[in-house]
Amino acid sequence: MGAQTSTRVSGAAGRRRLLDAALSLASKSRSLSALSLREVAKKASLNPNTFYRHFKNFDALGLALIDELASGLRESISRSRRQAATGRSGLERTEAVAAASVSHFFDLIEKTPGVFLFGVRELHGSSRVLRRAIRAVIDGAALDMAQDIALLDLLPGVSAEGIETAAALVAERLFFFSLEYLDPDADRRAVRARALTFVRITFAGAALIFIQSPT
Amino acid sequence: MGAQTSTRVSGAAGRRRLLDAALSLASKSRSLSALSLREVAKKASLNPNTFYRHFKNFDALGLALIDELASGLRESISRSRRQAATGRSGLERTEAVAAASVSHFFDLIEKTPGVFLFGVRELHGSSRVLRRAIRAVIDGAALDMAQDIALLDLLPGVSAEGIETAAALVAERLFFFSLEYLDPDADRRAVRARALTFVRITFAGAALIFIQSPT
DNA sequence: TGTACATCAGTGAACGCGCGTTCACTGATGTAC
DNA sequence: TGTACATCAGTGAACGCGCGTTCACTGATGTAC
Repeated sequence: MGAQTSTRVSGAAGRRRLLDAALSLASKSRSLSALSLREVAKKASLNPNTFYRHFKNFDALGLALIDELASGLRESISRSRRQAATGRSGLERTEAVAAASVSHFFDLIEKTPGVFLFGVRELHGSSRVLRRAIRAVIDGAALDMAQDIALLDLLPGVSAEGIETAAALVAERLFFFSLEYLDPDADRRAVRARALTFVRITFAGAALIFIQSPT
Repeated sequence: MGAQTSTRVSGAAGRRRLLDAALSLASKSRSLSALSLREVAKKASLNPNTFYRHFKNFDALGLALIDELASGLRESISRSRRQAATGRSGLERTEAVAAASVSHFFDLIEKTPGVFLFGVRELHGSSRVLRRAIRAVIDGAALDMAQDIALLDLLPGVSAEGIETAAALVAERLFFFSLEYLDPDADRRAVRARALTFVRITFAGAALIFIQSPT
């Protein structure tokens, strides 16, 4: 037969299917760069050729995935922080916000595991473009966190530099925890506990080292 | 002509050349799994076929590289810690050891950058075997560090759990710093400074959170 | 409301290429006697 | 010290395969008039 089996059921469904296929394959233990275009197209039940209708190349697909990672991440965590802060004060408030942030973060990971696996792998992956894009997402999350810490006065007396340093450390490291968390053999409760301990250590240490003497 | 150009100049030089070729290719922006056997053999100026004389498969080569990473890492850092400790006491000693450890670690990275790039990439790479092997190297380094901290009494009054937690956080995170450090655009002095700040924060935080009341 | 046309998302066939792996072979080195 | 033989580290040719990419084509949808 010829090429008469064209379908196009609904608008740009093929693009969505390619993204999902790539995410699904990449999160099952391989990185994006280890996938082939044909493999992704096959998983999406599309002609290899159709890939080019939606993406210029493989990196373009990766960037689209990172956009999804970013949009899921940023606003939602900030919201959970502000919720945890209301009605509490002092050290109890700081502890509550830390616990809520960490908990919410792991909830997000459980909701869309693929995108996190993909993100961590590509952060150290072979495409410079993707690495920079993911780095930007993490830096953005750190900035959000630093702003919230300042706004909610979670680290009273700590300099702006201290807050930024602590936020950057926490944002990046939490991101890495997602791989551990999603390991099939992982004890998820234990990973959550370790992550929270890490956050508490980092905040306590930053408070100790970057404390400003009150004027 | 036939196959009469056999050389074998010195014992097992081909194996060494394959390891060096793989490391060189893998550290230039790609992970090991993105390399092909033929590519590595070509770089080593060997017949693709000869690869099988030295390694069962690609993972076997990766494991050999990880062995080198491990042997370079462990003993040498511990030695530098003990040196920095002698003749000092109290907080000054802790600070000196931290500074010496971090400095020595980055010196190691400068000496054999390839093996670190390779290590960090494969830690989140696609081969489960290699991931576990690198994880073991890091855990070993953390154990060494925890033992030294206890032995040299660098975190007085802190529980064993606190020491282990801090050491694990530092070992893993320092390892990640190597990618940042080796980035062509990196300000290496700044990365060293940030790493040291991170270590100080972590130790200070662990001391604060895991302090034991003296009996 | 019709109609002509552009665009879009899909198709199958074909290309040349590099891949991992196997084969049979070779000559230098090491070893037993 | 010789000699026979095993082992080791190498060779080139060949295999079948999946790859990215290009080509010409198709039919459904959207749009201008």
